[in-house]
Order: sequence, then C-alpha cells, then structure tokens
Amino acid sequence: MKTTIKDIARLAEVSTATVSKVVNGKDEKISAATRMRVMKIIEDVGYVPNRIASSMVTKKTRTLGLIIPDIANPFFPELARGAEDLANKEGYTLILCNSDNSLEKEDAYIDMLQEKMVDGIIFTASSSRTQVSSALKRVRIPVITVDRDIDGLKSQKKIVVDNEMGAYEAVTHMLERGYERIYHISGPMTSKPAQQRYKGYLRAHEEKGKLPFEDHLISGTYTGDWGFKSVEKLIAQKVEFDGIFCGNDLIALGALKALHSQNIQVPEQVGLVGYDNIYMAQMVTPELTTVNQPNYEMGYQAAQMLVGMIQVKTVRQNKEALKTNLIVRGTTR
Amino acid sequence: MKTTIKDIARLAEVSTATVSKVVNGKDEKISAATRMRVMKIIEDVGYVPNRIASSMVTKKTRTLGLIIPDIANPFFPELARGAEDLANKEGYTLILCNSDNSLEKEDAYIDMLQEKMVDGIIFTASSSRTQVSSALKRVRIPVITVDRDIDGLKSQKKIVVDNEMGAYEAVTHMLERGYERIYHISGPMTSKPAQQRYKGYLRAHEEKGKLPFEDHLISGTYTGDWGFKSVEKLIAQKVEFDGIFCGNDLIALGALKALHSQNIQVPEQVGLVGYDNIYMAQMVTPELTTVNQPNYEMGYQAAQMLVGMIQVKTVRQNKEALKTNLIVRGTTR
DNA sequence: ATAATTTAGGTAAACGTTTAACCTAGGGTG
DNA sequence: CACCCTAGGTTAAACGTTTACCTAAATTAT
Repeated sequence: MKTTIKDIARLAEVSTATVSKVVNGKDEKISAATRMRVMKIIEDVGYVPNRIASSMVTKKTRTLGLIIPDIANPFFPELARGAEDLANKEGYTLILCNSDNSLEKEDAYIDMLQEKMVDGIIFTASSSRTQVSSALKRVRIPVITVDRDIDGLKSQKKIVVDNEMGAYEAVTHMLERGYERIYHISGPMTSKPAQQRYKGYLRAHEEKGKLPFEDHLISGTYTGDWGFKSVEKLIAQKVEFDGIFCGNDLIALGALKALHSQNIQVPEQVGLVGYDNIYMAQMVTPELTTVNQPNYEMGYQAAQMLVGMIQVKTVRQNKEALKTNLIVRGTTR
Repeated sequence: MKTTIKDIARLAEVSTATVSKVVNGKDEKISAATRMRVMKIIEDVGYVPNRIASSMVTKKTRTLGLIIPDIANPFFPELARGAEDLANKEGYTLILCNSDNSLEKEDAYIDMLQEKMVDGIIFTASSSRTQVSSALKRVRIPVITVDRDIDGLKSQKKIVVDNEMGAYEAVTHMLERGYERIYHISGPMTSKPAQQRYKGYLRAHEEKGKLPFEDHLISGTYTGDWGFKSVEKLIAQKVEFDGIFCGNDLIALGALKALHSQNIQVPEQVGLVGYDNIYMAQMVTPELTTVNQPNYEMGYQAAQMLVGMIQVKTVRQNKEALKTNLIVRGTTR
C-alpha cells in the first residue's frame, strides 16, 4: 500500500497540515526541529506526494499540452524541445500530442487535455484548419497558437514568425545572385505559412521588376519526397529553370537529391534555397542555403507566454513576432 | 465557475452516480430515456469531466511517461511517435521528458512522473547510467527500458535490439565488398549499444581472419560534428583508410560531409556505413548505407508492453528483442 | 394473488491533499 | 495582574469523481 501524507504525519507525530507545509516549503511557521524530523521520515520511508490529490484542491496540474502535427517531422522536435525546456525550468510537465494534421485528432486531443486539466495548451494547428471547432469553443484554459494561428479564435495569444519577410529575403537573394527562373515548390497552400511565404516570393519578384512566369508555383506537401518528385517532374518535362525556392528544408533536401541524381550542378546551374534551417541543412553537401526559423525559440517563447498567462491573469501582449534570418550557404552562388 | 457532475445531475434530475455511469459508458443499468436526457444536457452546457478527480478514486491516470535523452536527436522522434501512437490508440496520454543524458535530470523526472501518478514509464537511460539511483529504487510503477537497459534494476522489462548482430552484418558487408582498413567512429563507450556495436565490429573482423589495426576505435559522441571532426583529423594526420563504420547515422552524415569537402569519392575511395536509418539517411547523395533500427517499432512495442503490464498484472515475457537489417545504399560499393 | 426476481437508479464513503480558520502555551507590557 | 502577541502548530472542510451497496417499483414465476 502506498504511503500517504497521513502515514508520515502519524510517524512524525504531527498533523497532516504540518507535513504538507514541510513538503511544499511553506514552513515559515514550522520549527527547525519539526521540519527535520518530518523530512527524515519522508526520506526513510520514501514518501512521494500525490500531485493528483494536490491538483484536486489547488486546481493546478502544472502540466501543459503540446499539440503538433507530427514530432517525426524535423521541424517540430526543436520546437518541442524549446517548449519542454521552459516548462521544465518552471516546474511544468509537457504532454505530447501528434495530430497528423487531422482535425478530428486535434479536437480529440483538445478535449482530452482539458479533461486532464492541463493548465494551458500550445497549439500548432493543422494546415487544413479553417475555423474554430466545437472542441475549440469548449476550451476554457489558455491557448497559445504557434506558427499557425486560427482565424476567429477568441482571446488567442500567438507566436508567429514573419514568413513573408523570410521568403522575401530569400528570393531577393536568389534574384540578386543572378538566378532568373525560380520555381517555388511549396507546402499545402491551405496553410498560412505557405501562403505568406508565397507572398514573399511574389513581392521579391515585383520589387525587382520581374513578372514571375507561368506555373511557377508547385504546391504539395512539406516532405522530402514531394521535393524529389517535383524536381524529377520538372526535369522530365524539360522545363527550363535555374532556381528553386522551397517551402521548407525537407522539400529542399529532396530537391537537392533529385538534382544530384541528374548531375545538375548546385549552385552553378541551379540555385536552391530552403526554409526552417533544420539540423540536417548543414549536414549535406553543398550545405543548404536556407531561412533560419527560430524553432527552438518559438517553442520556448510559446511556453513562456503560456506560463505567464497561467500565473498572472493579465498578459501584456498577445502576439510575439519572431524574426527569421537568411543563412547563405553552399546551394546558392 | 466550472460545471461539474453535480450540475449535470441537478439539471437532469438524476444522481451523480447516474451521470457518471453515462459518461463512462457503464450504462447497462440506465434507461435509454435517461441516458439521452443526460447526454443532451452534457452537450448543451459543454460539460467536460475532470479526470483528475476520476484518477483520485480509480488510481489510474491513463498517462505514460517517456524519458529520452533529447527529442531533438533524430533517433528519438520516431521512437516517441511510435510510443505516442500506441498510447493514443489505447486511450493514454504521453508526457515527454528530455534528460540530456544527465543523471540528475533523469532522477528528477522519475520522481516527478511518480508524483504525477503516471501509470508507467518508458525509459531510455543516459549512456552514463551505470547503476540504479535512489530515485529508481523508489519507483513503484511499471518501467520499460528501451534500447539501453539498466543493470540491477529489479523487475525490469526491456525492449532491445540486437546491436551486435547489426554491426556484425554491416562490417561483414564492408569487408566482403573489399574495404580493408575500416575505422569505427563510435558514440560514448559507456553506452551499451556502443559497446555491443563495437563487439559486432570486432567479431566481423575475426571471422574474416583479420586483425583490426591499431587505433581503429574512435570513440566520442553521437553527433554529426563528431563524425565531421573525426574524419577531418584522420585526413589531417594522413592516416590511411578505405572504410568507416559509424556508431550512428548522425556521425556518418558528418563523416560524409568531411569526405566530400576533401573531395574523397564515396563509395569508390572510401566506404561508409551508418546505423539507425534515420529519415535523412536517404536524403543525402549518395544515399547512406546503414543498419535499419526499428525506431518506431521500438517505441510502439515499448508502449504496448507497458500498457500490458499496467492492465494485467502478469506479462508473459520481460524482454522483446527486435531485429535490425542492413540497408545497402550508395555509400558502399 | 402472492412471492421472487429484475430493473433503474440513489446513497454516501472514499481517494490524498491544501488551507482558512482556529487554538494554546509561554512571554512581554503597562 | 490583566492583556495582548507570537510561535507553532491543529482541525476539518473542500476539491469532483467512482462504486459497493441499497431500495422502490415493475415484472415474472408459481
């Protein structure tokens, strides 16, 4: 049978209130002698307090929920790591939820997290979420959306990055280095970041006085396979191009592989730029030029903002916009 | 104020017991009419049950803990994903803990998870853990160790892979393809998998009647940087070699990058083999020959075994050994 | 028609904490 | 000597469920 606070109280010949105070460090009113005695007994019998019972009365679980599409997608581990680091630092614990970009799974997780009384949720919505679901309406705890915000979600706080600017800088860089026919292999255009990056791509062309040519947008999924296949197709169709701006690094890495397999020289014949700056971007040859998205920071700041919301009712801002920066490496000349 | 089961009971003019039964589907003894009435009210007022309170009485939280060194290390996201998938399927939720290979953090997490009354823990120990700590001794819930087991942990169930065999097959393959001077750039030799893989490396040489040359073992960390630097050093020292067997894919990818930067042809001049078969292994050129480690499966089966332990007291086996398989791709001739 | 059984639901204790409110003995003050 | 403090506790209610056991009414068996 598990030992409870009552057992400790009995052994130490004090009340449970006293033990509780010692355990939680609220021991200003406890004499040193008593405190030592209680602590010794706790140590001896290996008592571990039941936080579920605490939560019952304090109404705080010191647990956060993290809903992301897929932890196996290299974009998310760093974000998760950032969130977990802040959570841990503040004494919180993190529940990991993979939604697979499915609205039903997202909703199920939202309900589940609420049932488990998490203190707040960090939420990267699926790219197909266009409106607030009933599960989302039921939410009565703080929610931070990160990377992708949700139209119409009331009292939403968000962490965003300036996707348009990131893409704008990347494409401007390509144009200035003399690449002329730049395709854009993007993720699903239902996702906000994809839309914004595309806008940046367009604006860069505009400002250089160029009209992008026809069919320059190749929209699909955020996977290496998609990048590989798209480039293969481009080559098979013998279309002309000397640049590819990819919706993320995974796509870019797939594209790079396809270019290599056709013996197309990068960056001499074709310039290639990714987005996200995942760890692997610098592990390939040539190293990938990419837009650094502060993934770790996003997770960290999201968690920080969330904890802020939980602990004080009033949060100074409801939007934190992080900056991207272009990292020029070997895939552009 | 949050609505509770009592509110629902009052509105539906039934007892809380009835509501509870309806919510949990234990409604054989509830008339259809009553059930419908209760369900409608739950829907209308948006009642969400408090699982913390349930846990108080059932003593089950339907939550699992996952302790790994670092989710940002590409080896772990898939494992985590596998674990989460099974957990979710069985109605469990997963708490993510990054230990950074620190014994203190591991111990802190173990205590924390116990305090939060998780039903079980999936544990990939840090490579430096040589003995059971006091936190580990305090554990009174099921623990599954995966990939790395812990000597002396009583009643431990484990998921392991045959590391020695995987390495043996990889190195045998290299020897048979004619590579003669094969270095082994490994992870930290305190970790069991590193030791076992090294054993496989040795056995392969032995069976081919070769004595490995001096200083063939270069032991460090499981990072791309380590692979890169080690190869750079080898080259700087002008040592002769025509093969590298790496402790994991990250090391191998770093090594590949170093070889590329020195214009050494892979696989013609030097053969290269990794270990783990992470997603990125097939995204580089040439694609990396590697030992497939069933990461997703490991996580999935660990969770499965754990849930089994939780739900029935008796589990048929306490060790599941998974098979690796060599995937020959482009970095060996 | 009556006894026995089934059906549908109610009652209340228990789970392990926290915490506001209360208590008490000893010491200091005027 | 009456009064008030303070230090160092204690008491007991509350948190929101589940569930073993109970009961009244309805049905079935005899």
